[in-house]
Amino acid sequence: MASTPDLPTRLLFAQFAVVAKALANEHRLMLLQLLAQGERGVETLAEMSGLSVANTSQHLQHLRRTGVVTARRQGKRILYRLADDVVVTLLSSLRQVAERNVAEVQRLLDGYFRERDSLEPIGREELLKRMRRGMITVIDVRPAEEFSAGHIAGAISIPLEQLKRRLREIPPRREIVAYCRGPYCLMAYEAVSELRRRGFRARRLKEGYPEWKSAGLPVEDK
Amino acid sequence: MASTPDLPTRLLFAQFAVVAKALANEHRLMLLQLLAQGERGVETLAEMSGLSVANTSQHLQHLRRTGVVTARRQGKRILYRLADDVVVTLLSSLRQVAERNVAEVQRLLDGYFRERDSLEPIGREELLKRMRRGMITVIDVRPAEEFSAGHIAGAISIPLEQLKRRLREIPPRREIVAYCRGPYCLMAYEAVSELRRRGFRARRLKEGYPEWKSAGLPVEDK
DNA sequence: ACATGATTCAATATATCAATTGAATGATCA
DNA sequence: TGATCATTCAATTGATATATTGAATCATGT
Repeated sequence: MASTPDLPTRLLFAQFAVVAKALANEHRLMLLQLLAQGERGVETLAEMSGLSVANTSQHLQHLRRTGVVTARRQGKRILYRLADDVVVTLLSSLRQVAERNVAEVQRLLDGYFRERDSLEPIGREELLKRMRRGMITVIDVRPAEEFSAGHIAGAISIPLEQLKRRLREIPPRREIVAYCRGPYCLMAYEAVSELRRRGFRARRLKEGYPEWKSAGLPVEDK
Repeated sequence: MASTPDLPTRLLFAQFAVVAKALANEHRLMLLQLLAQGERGVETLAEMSGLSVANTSQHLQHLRRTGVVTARRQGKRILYRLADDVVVTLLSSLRQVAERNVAEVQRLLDGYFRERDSLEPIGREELLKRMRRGMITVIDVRPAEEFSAGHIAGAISIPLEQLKRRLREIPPRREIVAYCRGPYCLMAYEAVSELRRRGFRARRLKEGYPEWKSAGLPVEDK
């Protein structure tokens, strides 16, 4: 009885599908997560993602054509970035749906993550409140160049791979919060686990830098 | 220099991609938008979307396998629904990205929508405030069965196709707000345009019923 | 102007996805 | 129990997406 949808509605859905298709690939999602940290060149992204340069370039162009990322030229390299903060929201709700609904992800989370972090992670608002009271040491465990591209205001940079030899820089009695790229980035888990082994009181920030920035909370960037 | 991502991270992205792929199809997006109205059977969805029953069934199963929708049996039919309210958020941010970034969508919006509605649409909060003061008549212009599956609390049902012959039911001096399925559903545009031609003071609700419900605002449903 | 280095393009082979058809389930009602 | 109806399955065909390779651009610095 109901009629088939009219033309403009169909065109509109076709356009939404174009954007969804841009996200519908493991490697592009990974590139987007990397871009959520800040602007990056093609070769850097290729290295970080483990893809060939040509392949990375093609994925990035796909993302650009669909308006998910933008690019600008700087000297002889082309820097890509997310087109819009809404993209962070989009990725985040994608994650939530996967997390809440997909049995396979549940299994992965249970097996790989939960056992590493029995303590509850701390939320954004809670962390902000405690930082304002000076009660907490916040550690950014991402690689140094990601830190310098932008980080939570007041955080100190201790990349994961330097953590063991820089433990003495960390005040011993204060509570520590570690964060990295996002809720499924493993670096903060590793850091918390290591710090606890050494007797520190460490927790993980539930979200990562992209979510923090996207929520409008205080950052320091270039 | 940076290493290629470790295995669990890759598996996780692969799982996110599975969810994204479920959305990466024009017809599945349309089915999801229809399901955002409420539970529906396969045949109904096939009719509303203009797809064959078998094709609709396969798309729905795809969506179910990926955890985006769930199904339950009722008598001899199977009713599908969105698995989770987060799915509404996901669809909504997908829309926002498309709207803000894709040139083609801009063109469509400009050509088809803008000219139909020069007055600003009214937002959710604003509408709620005015409804509480009794200042406004809210009309649901979706088909009657969508209205009865769930609607904004206090709205009256006048399906678009009955609007012309039911004008006398509408209080003449009060401001009218019409809504339908969402920001890109055309029915509310048509209704507003028709009402204005007849001398009513009519505006469009910026969002549709799914967004209203998802925001936790008052509804009446079965 | 030319060599360099970063990025993109073009062409190919492989893999995955979508719509259609007709047959097979599985719950209901007579 | 058997007929009926809604839904799903299986197999096919045509279309689309992906990774790889090697060549082509295009701004820069000499």
